[in-house]
Amino acid sequence: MVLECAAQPLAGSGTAAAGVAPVQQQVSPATNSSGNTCELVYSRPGSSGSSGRTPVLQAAPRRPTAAPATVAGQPGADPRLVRLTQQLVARAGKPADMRVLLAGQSLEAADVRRLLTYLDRQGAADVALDAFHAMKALPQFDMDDPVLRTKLIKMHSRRPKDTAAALALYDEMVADGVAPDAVCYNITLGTAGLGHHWGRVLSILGDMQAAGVQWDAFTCSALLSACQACGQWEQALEWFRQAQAVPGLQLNVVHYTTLMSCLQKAGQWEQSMRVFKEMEGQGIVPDVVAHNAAIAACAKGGEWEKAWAVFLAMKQAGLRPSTVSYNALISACERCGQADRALEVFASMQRQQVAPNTVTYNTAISACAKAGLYARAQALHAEMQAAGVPDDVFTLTALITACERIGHWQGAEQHFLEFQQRGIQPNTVVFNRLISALGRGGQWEQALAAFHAMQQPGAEQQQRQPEGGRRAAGGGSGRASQECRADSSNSSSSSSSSSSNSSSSSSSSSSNSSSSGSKVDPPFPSSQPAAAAAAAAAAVAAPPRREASAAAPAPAGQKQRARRRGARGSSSDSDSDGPEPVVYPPSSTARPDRITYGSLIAALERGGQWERALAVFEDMLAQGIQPNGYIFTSLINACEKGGQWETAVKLFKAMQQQDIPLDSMAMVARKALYAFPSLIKNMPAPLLDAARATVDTGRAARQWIEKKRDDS
DNA sequence: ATAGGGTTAG
Repeated sequence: MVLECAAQPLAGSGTAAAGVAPVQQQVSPATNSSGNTCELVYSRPGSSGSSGRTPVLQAAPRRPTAAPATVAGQPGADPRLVRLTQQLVARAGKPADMRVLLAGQSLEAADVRRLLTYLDRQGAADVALDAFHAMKALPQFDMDDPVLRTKLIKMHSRRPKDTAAALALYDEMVADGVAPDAVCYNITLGTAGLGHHWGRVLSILGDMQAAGVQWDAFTCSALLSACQACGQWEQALEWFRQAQAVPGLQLNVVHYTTLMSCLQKAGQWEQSMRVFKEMEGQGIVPDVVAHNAAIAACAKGGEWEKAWAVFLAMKQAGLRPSTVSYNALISACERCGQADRALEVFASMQRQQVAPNTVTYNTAISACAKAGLYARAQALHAEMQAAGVPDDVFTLTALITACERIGHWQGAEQHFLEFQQRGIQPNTVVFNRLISALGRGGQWEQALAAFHAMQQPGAEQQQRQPEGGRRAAGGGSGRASQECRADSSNSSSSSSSSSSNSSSSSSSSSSNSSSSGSKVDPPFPSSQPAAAAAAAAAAVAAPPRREASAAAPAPAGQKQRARRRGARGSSSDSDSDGPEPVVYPPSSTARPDRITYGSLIAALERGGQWERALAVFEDMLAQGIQPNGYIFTSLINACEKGGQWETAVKLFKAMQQQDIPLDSMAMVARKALYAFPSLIKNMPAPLLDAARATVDTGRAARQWIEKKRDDS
């Protein structure tokens, strides 16, 4: 309601998508510099932010499909270069063949430039690179044109993983004595930033200054973008002030917006808002994108009312909020736990005929999830699919979170499997949410199974052996995944790999544990390493429940999983031994992090599995992952439940040797004060004071709440 | 051959 009261002409009808600039820097190489798309080469179905979808509104296709833009179809294309382009592409990955082909050619620098452009349109940056080197080795080509060099660098600057090649081209250029001009420096600076090569940003800027090339507006823009990518907000402020002092350099709305975004991403949302106001003070009129940055800053600061105010101000200024504007505002509401507001904004967006995209739905679903509105979250997901807006891992994360919030672990599992069947690979965050949801549902066995599935190499990765070898050498991770295979053979999974692995698992576990002990400082003072290793091996071992299902024969694969899920969902009467545990398919992409271990340990703590919790803890240390206060708290609680106060004391001592922030320590100490008064003598005085303070604070809070209750 | 905005976490 409120959102629309600012008089707003019903904006040019069906062009809902027009204002929706898909941001996605470096996204798909599909979009080239001239805005043409080489969809045939690179189209990525999943790349979201797709502005083109106007699901709710019109069904009409946007444009009457023009013939796919091939190079040959371009007006004015040089047929000779077109042919050469195709011949080079046909020799992709064969630089020697390229050289043979090119040996019979002779091209002016301008023609080489054009050739590179054609290759770029084909999405063949790698071919261009090989062709470039082939030509450089041939005497008839003059490759010292800085524009040509720059173009080649630019071709490798779109995806972060290509940026190393781009920077190598810059180095090669310098080594060849070809002097970069301002444009080349600007592009290379931007490339280094995109690839998070902060050191290179600084060195290239040094080159530029040494060459006496002045900053221009693009230099400043590239530097600010680099700061954003590398999290260097203080340097961004510094350079911004420096640029303000450069004569003839007028900072514009793009500069201000980039700086705002940099600050906001670094957690400096108040500074970001200050920059927004400074921009207005300088007489620079903020556009939609600048407003979006301001809304995002408020969102990060947890100030949804401020975000709302900026949104309204934008409308008052006669600007039409874009999809991103709405997304930012919905996010602000989501972060503040204002699910109703978030849904209100979402509804308003649809009334205003602004097309929601993947991010919109994800954020709205997440808002519902946090509020425990699982049915609403599901409805939004269904609507999303009906509208043809692709869902992704963020959607899955939100749905699992929604299940977790209401204690519906079965739902979490179902969403996980359903997404995976549709080819959406779970990432670490998804696994973390799943493990947490299972743990909160009391399903520690399944949480452990999910953890193991996470570490198993997925289908594509199993072919690439070297990586697995590297990982196994690292320590406990290899052990855990081998254990997993061993126990999944019980429950029926893979047929061939189990026999060989089950025998090796015990020996590998002990060797891994001992190697890990020397590698990482053991914060948990395992005075008897052998005993600790044995405990670890025992505790990570197969959940007992799985053995019940050994009877099931088992081809691994999609059909089987679907069948299992069906059988499970249909009723609880499945066969003889009660519900069959779901087998999580191995994952390729996800690696456990601190949150994974924390969630798993919490799950085991809830299940009263203090030994397993300790074993997982050991595994975590072996991975080189530092524990935090949350994890120590879970472990100490687990020991409390198990009556293991001596272990708790050890953990507490270990915790003191770690770099745990003092407030976390105080939290644990506070718990310890209640649970293990005998710990008091082990606590250093300041910590004890802190613990008592938190106890007092809690007491004060309770008194305050009770007083309020009495008042009302 | 050159720049900006929005989403997930115990």
